[in-house]
Amino acid sequence: MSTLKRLDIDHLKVSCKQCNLRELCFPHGMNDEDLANLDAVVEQPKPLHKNEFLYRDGDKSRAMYAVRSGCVKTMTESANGEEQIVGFHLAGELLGLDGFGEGHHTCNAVALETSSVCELPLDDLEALCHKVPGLQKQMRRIMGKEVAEDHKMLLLLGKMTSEERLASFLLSLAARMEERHWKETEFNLSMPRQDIANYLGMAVETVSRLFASFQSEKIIEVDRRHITILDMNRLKVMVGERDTDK
Amino acid sequence: MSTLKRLDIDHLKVSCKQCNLRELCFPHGMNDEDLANLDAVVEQPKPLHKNEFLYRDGDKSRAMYAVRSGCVKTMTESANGEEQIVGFHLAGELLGLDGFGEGHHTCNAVALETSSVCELPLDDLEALCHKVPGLQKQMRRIMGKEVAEDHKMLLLLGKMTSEERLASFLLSLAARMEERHWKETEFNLSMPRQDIANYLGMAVETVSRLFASFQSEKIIEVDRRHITILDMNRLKVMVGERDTDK
DNA sequence: CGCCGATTTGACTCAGATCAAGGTTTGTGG
DNA sequence: CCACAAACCTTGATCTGAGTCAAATCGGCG
Repeated sequence: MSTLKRLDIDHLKVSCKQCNLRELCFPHGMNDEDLANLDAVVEQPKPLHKNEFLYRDGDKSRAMYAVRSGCVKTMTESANGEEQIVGFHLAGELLGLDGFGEGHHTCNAVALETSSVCELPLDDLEALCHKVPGLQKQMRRIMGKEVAEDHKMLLLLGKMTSEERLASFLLSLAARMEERHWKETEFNLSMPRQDIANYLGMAVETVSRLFASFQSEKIIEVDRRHITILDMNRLKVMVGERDTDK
Repeated sequence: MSTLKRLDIDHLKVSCKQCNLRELCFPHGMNDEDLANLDAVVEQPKPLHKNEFLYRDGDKSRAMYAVRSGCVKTMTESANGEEQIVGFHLAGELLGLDGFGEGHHTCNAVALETSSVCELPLDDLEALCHKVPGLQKQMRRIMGKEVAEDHKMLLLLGKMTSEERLASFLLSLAARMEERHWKETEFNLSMPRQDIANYLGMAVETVSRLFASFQSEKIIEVDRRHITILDMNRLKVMVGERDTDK
């Protein structure tokens, strides 16, 4: 492989400035100058294949990551070997914040399908925080959002019935599709039923039965991993976001 | 009230430098100069009475808080009015990070008993981050720790049995007592059974029955809110931190 | 003392787990 | 292109941990 060829490959890097996930992702609200600074430190490792690890529990925490395409799940492992999925990260979403505490990751990150990520090395990020005013605030914003989301999940696992949990999951996906300007009522699940069940703290069979039940109630249409939401309002009623009438 | 008198009251403020929670709390690892800088921005509002709110869901997020004495619980509220306690914060522990995301708090913080807190206004904190190198990293460390802890709670709520949850709760308290150089095997619970149950995602009756069962198994001794751990090892076995033998 | 909220205890019930079996889709190698 | 295996998903039957309901007891406190 010639030097020239390699340079070409390097230049395949997509800059944040051009990225259409820009406003959803880390660069949210940055001006052109800040973006240029950010672009200088963002690395783009080669894509992850399905089931490949981005990082493992215990690995030194070297960077924060943004999903560019695909979907990555993060999961913690208990002392007795059980796993709990703590998040599904879609394009434009960040992960790796868990490692900021002790300097090493406290969960595993695995690609659910072929996925590409951007990498923001922590050292560069810190230097950048000194250079770009407001970036520090951005970091706080991002982590605060993560904390607030985790609290929502605690509520889901602690207080909701299985039906409410699945409705809540579908609504969350729909909202995220919407953010990405994709159809909010029609999308594909990147994860198997088993992972949905694990994430929501229930058995696979329960997920399967609930999908069947939602379908027979004409709330959604399910075809393997393809979901069509027919009655968003009913889902919202289930989680208490709407009164029972209209 | 004379000016002199007021000055005296102002001077009742405990400086971080002198605080015996220093190493557990926000100032962990700071040198004297940094501590002086920190002391200049820390405010100490008057103590909270039992059941008084430190902040409410929706309040503008003005500060981060550290518990100086007592115990503060934080809880999220669901759309249909159910509450989930997401944390109990002991002396030296921080709260309020949830508000960093959207600029307003996403949960309620309520004192479980008469408690005093230190307040670190966000604006001052941000300014300080520019002045004190390393403080920024400290912020990241703190938030990362919070994220990692929340993930542990997701695992607890998603995968553990009631018995494992309660054992895990007791071990967490014991470890935190130890950190504070208090007896790790003997302590008072600052929260009623109802709050323990809510936090652990179970019914009060189940908490009560498990305490009774742990007691009859000679694992702990319970007298109202006073807990004595008799067999730490058995608790660790329950959560998988030890093999069943010794 | 008598009331009130917190806690405990017992009896019963049920949401959802587990067990079991069969169906469908995807990937692989020949 | 087909055969076969391995995942993945669904459905039915049964079981059970923990919730719910009801009632008694305890502890503080005015």
